Amino acid sequence: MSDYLTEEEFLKNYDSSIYDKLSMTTDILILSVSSKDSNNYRKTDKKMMSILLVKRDDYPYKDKWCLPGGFLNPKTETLEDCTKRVLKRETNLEDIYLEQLYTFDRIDRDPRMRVISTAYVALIDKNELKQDVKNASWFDITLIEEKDGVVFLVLDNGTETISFEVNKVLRNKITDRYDYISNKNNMLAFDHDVVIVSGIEKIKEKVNSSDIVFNMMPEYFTLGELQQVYEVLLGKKLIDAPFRRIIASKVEKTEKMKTGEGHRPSYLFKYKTQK
Amino acid sequence: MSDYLTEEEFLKNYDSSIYDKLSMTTDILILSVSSKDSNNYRKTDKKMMSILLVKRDDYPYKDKWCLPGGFLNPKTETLEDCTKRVLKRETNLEDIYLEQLYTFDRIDRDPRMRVISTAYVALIDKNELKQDVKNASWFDITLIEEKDGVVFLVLDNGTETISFEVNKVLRNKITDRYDYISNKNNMLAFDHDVVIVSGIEKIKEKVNSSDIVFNMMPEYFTLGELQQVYEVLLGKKLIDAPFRRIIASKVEKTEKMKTGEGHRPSYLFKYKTQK
DNA sequence: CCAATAGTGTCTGTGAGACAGTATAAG
DNA sequence: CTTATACTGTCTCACAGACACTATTGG
Repeated sequence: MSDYLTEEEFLKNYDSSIYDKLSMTTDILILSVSSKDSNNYRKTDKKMMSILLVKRDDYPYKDKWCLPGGFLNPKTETLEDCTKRVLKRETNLEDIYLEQLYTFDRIDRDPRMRVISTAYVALIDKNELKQDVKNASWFDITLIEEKDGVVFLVLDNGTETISFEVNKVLRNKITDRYDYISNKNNMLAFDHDVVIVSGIEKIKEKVNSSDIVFNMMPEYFTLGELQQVYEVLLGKKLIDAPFRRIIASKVEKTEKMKTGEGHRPSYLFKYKTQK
Repeated sequence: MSDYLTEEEFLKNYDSSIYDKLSMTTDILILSVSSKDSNNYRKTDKKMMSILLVKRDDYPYKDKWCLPGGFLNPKTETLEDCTKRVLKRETNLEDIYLEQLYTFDRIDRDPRMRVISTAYVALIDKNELKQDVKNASWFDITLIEEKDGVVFLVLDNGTETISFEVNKVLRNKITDRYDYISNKNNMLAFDHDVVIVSGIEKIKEKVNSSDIVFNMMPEYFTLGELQQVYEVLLGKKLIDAPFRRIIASKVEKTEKMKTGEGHRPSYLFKYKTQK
């Protein structure tokens, strides 16, 4: 039948209602690095990875914490437009590092109806955030990967502690990607436990092969601070000399110094944009 | 208002029609390695990466080539279910390597209506495919990345040649991910030019850090054949000795030999599953 | 002076890159 | 015997890992 139509005619007569439809949302992992005050005036602050969560004020999952997110307007928005809109609403930030993480589509992930959600990761320097967002809070992340494929995660915002477990199962005989499956979680809304774990793992994977770390740094930083952020993301201690050799090509020394720390002052560096 | 409802009551009364909805599809990059006959009886066949495309038999983009794909049934399917259904329909294959690539969501990517598509990559050993699929054809891939961020791609199935250009633009000051933007393409349907380029680049990135290559190998293979597949995917010649040292831990020598090639026969190897 | 971090010099071991050399089949 | 690939031995060089040593501040 359509053989006798031109493409223009076909589109004019097309009835888009013949296919079942669904709603989409985006969820954002807004990640940053926080500093935990040391009591000793000499010692540097302990750094941790942290994530911004909001408390749901309506059903479903009323009063549970969840990732910032929102419904896509299919008529006007791309998923990234939607993500930026949410990000602006929650943090008032624009022009920041944003990367599509994964599209989560478990059939029963939203009890209201079928909703598929594309998750994005945003990396920010938390200190640029002046504004305090109501119903939102930064949680420090402690991630413990156990041997038998269980990831145990603890989120702490100072007054509340959220903990949950996610199973990592190989999706293929030929070792590569994992599926993340919710194990124990009654503190986070939706499937956001799984979203958070896979997002954190993805960022960790990319630390060594890219410069994404600098998205979480202020304009000027000491190499010690930079090393600490790498250490937090990689989850291990680095040795000074080789670390400095490796990042030497990525940073630019300035004349500025950081003083008043109870020990030898250090030079401030900038990220070197050019390759 | 909802403060006075329980979660159960809330869900019962929930009207899902208040949000605008849309359709989703999945598209699959089915990638494999093909052999080009050498005329010399001694020489080994030249290997190339190849991709399975189907010819559209209806509007829009009637008679253009495109990736195999289909509409998601939101009531019953996950995106991966949908992908497997299409894969089974096109190739009759099950239980193969499948990885979610990216969700493509340009507003005008489908002229009929708003459709968001999640692309998957499937890696297969083409020789396991007995069945010839009507309207489908394998295209050998030639990818030329030019310096100024333009990727030029040529697909050839022996009788037809498809070529197009895609621009790669940095999405961030801090060098990391790229956005792929269609440049010159009037031979492929939808935004599948961009989907193909980003899929191929993703697979190339993973060659060195994972074992995905073995998904494209038969059960028994020579190290020469394996090396050729690595060379094709990486786009460069590898030196024998170090290559063999590196993959030694991933393969298992068998007693079988491959003979009749006009030169010294070689041992056949298997993928070693255990870590 | 002490404690803590800043920053540098250098040794060592690993492993990729390079290349040469030997082995062995078909024609 | 020739040709082309199979397979191994070994040298080199770059570089991460490790550690020691010096520098410099606030208290």
